[in-house]
Amino acid sequence: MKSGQVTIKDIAKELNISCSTVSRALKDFPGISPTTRKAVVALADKYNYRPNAIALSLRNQKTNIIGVVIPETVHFFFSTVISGIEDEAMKEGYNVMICQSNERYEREADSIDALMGARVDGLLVSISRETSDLKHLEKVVAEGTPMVFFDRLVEGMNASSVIVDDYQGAYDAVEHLIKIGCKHIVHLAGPDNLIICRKRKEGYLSALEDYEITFDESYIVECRFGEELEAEKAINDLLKSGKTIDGVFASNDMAGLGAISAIKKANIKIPEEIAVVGFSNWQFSSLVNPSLSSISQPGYEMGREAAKLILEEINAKEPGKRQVKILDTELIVRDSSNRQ
Amino acid sequence: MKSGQVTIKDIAKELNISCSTVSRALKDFPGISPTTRKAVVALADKYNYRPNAIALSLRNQKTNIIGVVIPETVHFFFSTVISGIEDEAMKEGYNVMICQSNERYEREADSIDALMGARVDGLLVSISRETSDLKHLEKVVAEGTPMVFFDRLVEGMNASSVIVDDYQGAYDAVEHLIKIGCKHIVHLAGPDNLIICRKRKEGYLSALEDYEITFDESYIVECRFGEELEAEKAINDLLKSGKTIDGVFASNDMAGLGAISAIKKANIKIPEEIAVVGFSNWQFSSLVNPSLSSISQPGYEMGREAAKLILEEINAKEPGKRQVKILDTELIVRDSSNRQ
DNA sequence: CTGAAAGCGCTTACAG
DNA sequence: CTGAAAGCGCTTACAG
Repeated sequence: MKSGQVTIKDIAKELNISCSTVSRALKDFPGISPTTRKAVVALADKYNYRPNAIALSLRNQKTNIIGVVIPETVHFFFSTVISGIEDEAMKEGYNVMICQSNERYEREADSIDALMGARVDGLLVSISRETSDLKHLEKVVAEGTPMVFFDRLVEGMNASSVIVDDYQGAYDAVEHLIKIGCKHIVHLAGPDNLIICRKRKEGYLSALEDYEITFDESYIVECRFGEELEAEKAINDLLKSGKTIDGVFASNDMAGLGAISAIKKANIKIPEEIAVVGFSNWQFSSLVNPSLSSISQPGYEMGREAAKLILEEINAKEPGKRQVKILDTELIVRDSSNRQ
Repeated sequence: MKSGQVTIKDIAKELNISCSTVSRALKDFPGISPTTRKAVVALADKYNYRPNAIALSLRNQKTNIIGVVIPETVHFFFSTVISGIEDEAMKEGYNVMICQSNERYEREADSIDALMGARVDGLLVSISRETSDLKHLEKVVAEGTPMVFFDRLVEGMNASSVIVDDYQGAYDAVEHLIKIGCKHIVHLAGPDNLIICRKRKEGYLSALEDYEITFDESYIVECRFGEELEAEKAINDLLKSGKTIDGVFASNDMAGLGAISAIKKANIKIPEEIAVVGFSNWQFSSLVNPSLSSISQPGYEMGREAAKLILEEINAKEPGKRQVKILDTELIVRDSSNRQ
């Protein structure tokens, strides 16, 4: 016997009454004699009775579980999102089942299958950097399970999402660089299949255009997310190529750190000669040397909002319309771009 | 209809056969006619049939879910542990349900209740810094649900655990400080109800004793985990008190950073005048200024080992004996204690 | 006020 | 080779 937990049947047997009565006594159902109720409650307490959530799920066709598919739990940003999701879910009586895709398409698809098999009431998804085929997600929608994207959404899918204003954040970052005098700004871009990265690139381009800075194709270099060594190499190569660089806008903080590292090794001064701004305001960007300017993203809030949206959809009688919740970013200027 | 997912019944109806037959066809049960099997499999594919894990759980009295209770998901160390748990669990066909206690006793107890109600097959627990009453954990053991502690274990409980050698790690850190010339070493300790903190303190005391350094009670200051401001204040107060300090051993990296901050603000040189060593080797301790020496803890490995242990217990026919798996730490010397 | 029955989705021992 | 029945733990419409 794996589970020593007591059931309604056990209580009924010991009290010589029916399961129906026990069930009703336990939930303050109207017509139950006080004597019976008391006896049942006392025994339930004594044996530490807990309703079997599995049985309830099967009967109610509702698991009270939210499934989460996330690229990696170890990224600071994502861990804050998880924290927000968990807090909100627990508050509303839901449990959270988490699968990390480790940035692999196949594992993402497997995770979604596992979560669907577990009959989660809703799915919160942030796609992997590899994901471009959307079949696995379309199946979810087709089968009628509510799904909400956060941060890394996909386009053309009938689902709500919570994102930050990546375009505006990137624009703010580049405008800031321009205003402190940068004219040759490199953009360390992320993978093009992620919308957040395309938006950030657009923000970069718009800012250049608005300030009439000529655009040089070779100033955009794509690096994978979370691979600061790629960023370091990219900047290193550009520096060696003899190109003039006086600013770097990295589409994530890790890439920004890679850039800083390359620039320091080349004995170039930050921010005097090259200024650097990252994206995401990683927890300790303020502690590195030089501290990294960044576009701050509200991860915890994103998690809570995503959870709220999915709970709304789960509890809606009829499929409401899709919402896109856009959270504001904030430019945090630190030493890496502080020239005054 | 919340879940549009197809059931065995649906397939049976469409094919005009019984549920039993569909069930058997789906799992390559011996005596099933190839024709039937093919028809069933084809339809299952077409409708994207997934076994209902809830129904299976109820029938098998086994959910294939591992419950995890963790102080906070946003700590780098814990997020690596989660990653390890998740990877190992997924590999073995298990899902992971995570609850964070946010370092609160009550929320920890609620989480365990929720997980027990969900009938998880086993529980992986790292207690909150507030936890000293163990009733909620004893219930788990009494009810026969396997439980394994990781990192923050409790004593006197019939459960396996995975920890690092906190005593030895602390000893190594302090010995290192002594060997580079420190004679007045402050210990920023953690809460005493956490065994890891008591062990670290013991390691500190043993090293002092072995090297015949006189011990001064006021050099041990307790700070809560994750509260670097407390650590900063503690060091600040000590410096102001006029006490001689030439070394700091912090029982976690955040406290170490707080110490660095206080020392820098007092214009005292690190590591020349005061050397600092932390504990846990936080992801980017190498990037702060000065980079922080630390005792490295293998979080990902801890997660995998904990998951392996719990799976072992879940699959054991009879209750095996309790194991304690101790992982090695490693001293990483960086600028904050590099006096060469 | 209480109980027997049916059903959520699945599996499997028992018949045929 | 296939089906009817029972059961996992719970709830609730239906009787009494």
